[in-house]
Amino acid sequence: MPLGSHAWLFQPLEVLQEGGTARERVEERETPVPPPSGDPRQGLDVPNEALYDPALYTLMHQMAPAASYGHCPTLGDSPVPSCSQPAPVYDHHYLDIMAAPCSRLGVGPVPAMDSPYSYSGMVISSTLDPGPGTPAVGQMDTNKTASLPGLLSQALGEARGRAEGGQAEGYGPPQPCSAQEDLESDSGLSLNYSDGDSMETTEGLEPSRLRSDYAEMYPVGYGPHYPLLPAFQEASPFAMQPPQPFKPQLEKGRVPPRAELACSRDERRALAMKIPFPTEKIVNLPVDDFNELVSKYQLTEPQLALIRDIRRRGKNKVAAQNCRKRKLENIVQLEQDLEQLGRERQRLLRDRGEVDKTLGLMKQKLGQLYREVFLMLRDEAGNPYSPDEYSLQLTTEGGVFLVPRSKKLDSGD
DNA sequence: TGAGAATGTCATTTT
DNA sequence: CCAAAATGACATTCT
Repeated sequence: MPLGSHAWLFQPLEVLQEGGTARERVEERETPVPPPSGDPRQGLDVPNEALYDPALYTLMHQMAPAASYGHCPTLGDSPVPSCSQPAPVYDHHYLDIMAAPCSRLGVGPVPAMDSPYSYSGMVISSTLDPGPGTPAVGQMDTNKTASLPGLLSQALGEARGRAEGGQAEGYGPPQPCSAQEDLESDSGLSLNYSDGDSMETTEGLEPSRLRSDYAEMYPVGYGPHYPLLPAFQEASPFAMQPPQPFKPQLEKGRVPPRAELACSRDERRALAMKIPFPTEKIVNLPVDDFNELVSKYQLTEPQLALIRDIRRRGKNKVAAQNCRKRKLENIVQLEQDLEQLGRERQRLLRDRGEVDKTLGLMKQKLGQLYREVFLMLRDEAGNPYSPDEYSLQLTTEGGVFLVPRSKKLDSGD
């Protein structure tokens, strides 16, 4: 991508000079310095991605079996490990759930997608984002409208706790910066949240294509992390499918990368934007099916933009993977070709040596014959010809002529 | 902690 | 000419 497509690259030169490494530049980017350039992608990120809840995704995938393409550990080609539901369950529940508000969408924009039919009936809003003093799990247990940020952050906290060796005990009001770090350290495997399009806050939002639209959808501040709450299961319409705790299968002694604990950024974006179908479908459906699916719902322009971007990124992600695979295969093939050509070269060098050797012998014989023939020639007086004055030359027809040194036979004769 | 690998993403080119 | 795929380049994260 061209330099400058990421807003932070336009920051003052001294900043870039000070921040020599990419990581340092990232830190610089997190400074309040507003990006002076417009990067539409920056609007794509969900500011409350920190609230992503692996458990929620596990649940969703139980209801939404993925097709062949899976870029997420929970979205494999085979049935999700924790999936206890047959495929139809998804379409039945999920689509029914999500289709219901669509009939109401004509009334107004996005809000129609909201509770009670939207994801978990939860509200993505900073206004509902429980602050540090917000009732904890047990209290939220009775609150059927627990906020998504809170719920997501709770499970995220648990997932992180698992990732860090079960240190998630003793949940306290999380440090804001730690939440941020959590975001920023997300894996590049779709968890990557710290690239140039991060938008932790609504500040610095770009006016271009989608950014402002997305920003409208995310007036969210990061809420604290909460312990995984049982209340989530009750508060969620998905509670009919008790979510299996997200337990990625890991090798012994291996610290799981966060990429294996969660799903892609686009999935979180879709979740936050209340996209009524899974990203897996957005990406993998054929064009016609995709258009049909999209046309079934009355989606807002920001939602459509996000869906298009998710599809484009998903397609490109697969394309990049295939491209790299092909590149590696080409490299292997070229290395094999190189070895083969090397062997061929050695063989040709040996052949050439033999040919040169044979040629030398033939030249020796020819010279010997030349001398023998020349010495046998006599002029009219019976005297031998002087080699300094005459030479033998061959015609293309095979004839042999004695030619004075001062002359030469025409090549054609 | 730094280097290199792996991966995601965007812009651009190719098909 | 348009859409999709392929690819180069860059940023970030992981090992």
